[in-house]
Amino acid sequence: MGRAPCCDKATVKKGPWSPEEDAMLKNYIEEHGTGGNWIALPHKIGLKRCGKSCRLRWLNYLRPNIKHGDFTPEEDSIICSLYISIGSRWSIIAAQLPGRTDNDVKNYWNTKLKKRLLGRRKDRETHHHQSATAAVSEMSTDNMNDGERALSASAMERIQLCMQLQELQNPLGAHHNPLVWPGTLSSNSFNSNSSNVTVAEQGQSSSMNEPLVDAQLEGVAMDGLGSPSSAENSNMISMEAELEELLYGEGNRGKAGVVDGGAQQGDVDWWSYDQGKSPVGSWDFTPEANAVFQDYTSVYDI
DNA sequence: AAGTTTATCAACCGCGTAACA
DNA sequence: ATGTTACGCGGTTGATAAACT
Repeated sequence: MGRAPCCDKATVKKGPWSPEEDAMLKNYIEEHGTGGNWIALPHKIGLKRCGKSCRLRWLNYLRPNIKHGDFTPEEDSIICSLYISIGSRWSIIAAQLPGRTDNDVKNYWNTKLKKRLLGRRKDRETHHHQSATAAVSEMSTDNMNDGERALSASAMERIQLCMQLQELQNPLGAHHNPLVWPGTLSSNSFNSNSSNVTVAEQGQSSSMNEPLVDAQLEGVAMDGLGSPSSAENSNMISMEAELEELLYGEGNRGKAGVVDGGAQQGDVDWWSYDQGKSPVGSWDFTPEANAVFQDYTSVYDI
């Protein structure tokens, strides 16, 4: 027994929207609003569409101030840092990018950003730290039961990206040190506070960043484990540069740095500490992060 | 020029959950 | 407290375009 369908599949039209349908939906919503009931909406308008389809079309395409294509380097950076920090919470990530939809961000990550990051990682891998990654891939297939194999791709990607960044930070040490999951060591070199993103406070937010979203981000903010040392802060700056390099390649450092108004990327501070509040220097140990960490420890038997 | 592969993105599907009766 | 309904989300699919052979 599956769940009851939300609409009558036989009478509902599927596939691409025609300009006429777009116009009908747009005009109606602009005039009357959604009425708080997407299921009833298509009937009111006379559209042979599922309510969910109408909602999606409105949110992803017809809604005012939607931006399509051409993600900026700043947006790339925000997506990467948030993805590494909170995973595939696309709606939360998109909320930090005015005019972007979760679908857009998700597609962009899956088709471009992920490849750019992981692709460059491949290029840069050298045998002196291949053992670590080889161990990961070996463990990820051979000694896993189905449940373990089901370790989310998201978690795996985050692990890979963490490793990549750690290796960049400390290419020689990576081989000798056990894989350092953020938060497992107090003197962790990867003390990203990226989930404590303060984009909204940095003037990059918009009306899209409703309190709910801020609250959600608050929810994934880490508990503080003390102030970062100046060395840690310089690590943050270095990390920021490394990610930039991953995204844009060597020789293109700083491409992401200039934002509107001439501010520098550092001002956005997306990798860094929230300077307006008491700084914290830990990885996010939220339930989500803990879940990923537990996946990680169960698979890799730390 | 034709066929094949790869990349992109809009749209769909189903699940979890909040809201409500 | 329980059941039902609708919403919102993330994963996936499918159509189309672009690139390649």
